[in-house]
Amino acid sequence: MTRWVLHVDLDQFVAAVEVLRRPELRGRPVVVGGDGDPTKRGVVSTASYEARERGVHSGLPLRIAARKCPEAVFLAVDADAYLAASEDVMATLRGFDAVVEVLGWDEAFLGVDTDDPEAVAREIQRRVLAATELHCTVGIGDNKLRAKLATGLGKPAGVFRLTGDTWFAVLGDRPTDALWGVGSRTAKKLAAAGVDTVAQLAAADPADLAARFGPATGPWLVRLGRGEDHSPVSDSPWVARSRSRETTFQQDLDNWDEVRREVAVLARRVADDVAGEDRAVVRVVVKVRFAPFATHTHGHPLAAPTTDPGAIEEAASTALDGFADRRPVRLLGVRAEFEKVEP
DNA sequence: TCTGGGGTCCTAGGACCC
DNA sequence: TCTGGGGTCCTAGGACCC
Repeated sequence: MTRWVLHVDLDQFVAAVEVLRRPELRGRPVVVGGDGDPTKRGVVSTASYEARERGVHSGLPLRIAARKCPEAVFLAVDADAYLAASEDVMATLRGFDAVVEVLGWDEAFLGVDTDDPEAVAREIQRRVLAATELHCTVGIGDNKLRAKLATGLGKPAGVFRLTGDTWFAVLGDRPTDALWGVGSRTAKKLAAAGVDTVAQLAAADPADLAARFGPATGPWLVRLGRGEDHSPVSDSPWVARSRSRETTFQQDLDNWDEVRREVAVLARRVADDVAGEDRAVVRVVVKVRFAPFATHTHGHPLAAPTTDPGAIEEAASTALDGFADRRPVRLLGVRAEFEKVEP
């Protein structure tokens, strides 16, 4: 038997959950994002395939989505509903003889010992569909990176296998941002260094990229280009490093007294979130996004680790004092960082 | 035409210490 | 006029992901 990694990814998960409880939406372009009002500030969380055909995709501002696809049905994000559906999916996956690592609402890695990973993949699709009426794609790989990328090649509702033997044939000529971990910024910087494709990245000199991207990131990028990944599939419970709350205001705040009040509101929400944890907060960070989208942060350490709401609010207020600028504000955020736990 | 919310990890620079 | 070499910790910013 061979150890395989299977990456399970639900197809258009959020939109699919909405269609399940409103069957009349099936076949129509559905866009989920913000509070469902496309005239407000917000972006698309998920678009159904019908909406994607009209150029609507995750991250697109809602106002632009409405212009591209005025006939779409716009729905508010209902996190509780997606979490409930997600838990049904993950419970189904845990019914397999596998190590299950949950990645988010709609994704998981399974470490499976089998000689027929395609058969396991199809059985996963069958059981998830039977339990939740949701379709998923399964990527099969000899590590997590390859399994994850295989999923994108199997969409929708398919099964795709990607291993070291097929890596370059399948991905070698693709642009570097096809890789999991390379975004537009890094792709552009790589292009400036003469690296445009996955195959070129694989052949790049790790020391050269270390000089350009840093001592850890440079060599990691080369490994990424080769499809190398030794990280284990792990089912150990998630330990959060921080908890945060942030708000984008419909109208920019230009009164600093109001800014200070809103930071206090966010700090109390974070304190509420943290109250249930058995770990103390050591630092509070305030984020300010000014009107032309320039984002800055300032932090303040707590005198002693605590979950006391008063101390968290006071630290947030002190952190806010680090901002000298009084330009109009479009977003405020407060983040609480936990003390580190030794592994 | 603007660009959410909740996270993680890495980097560079300065402070500080021996 | 010249002013070491590490190491560690802290901070703000950048990039990425779902």
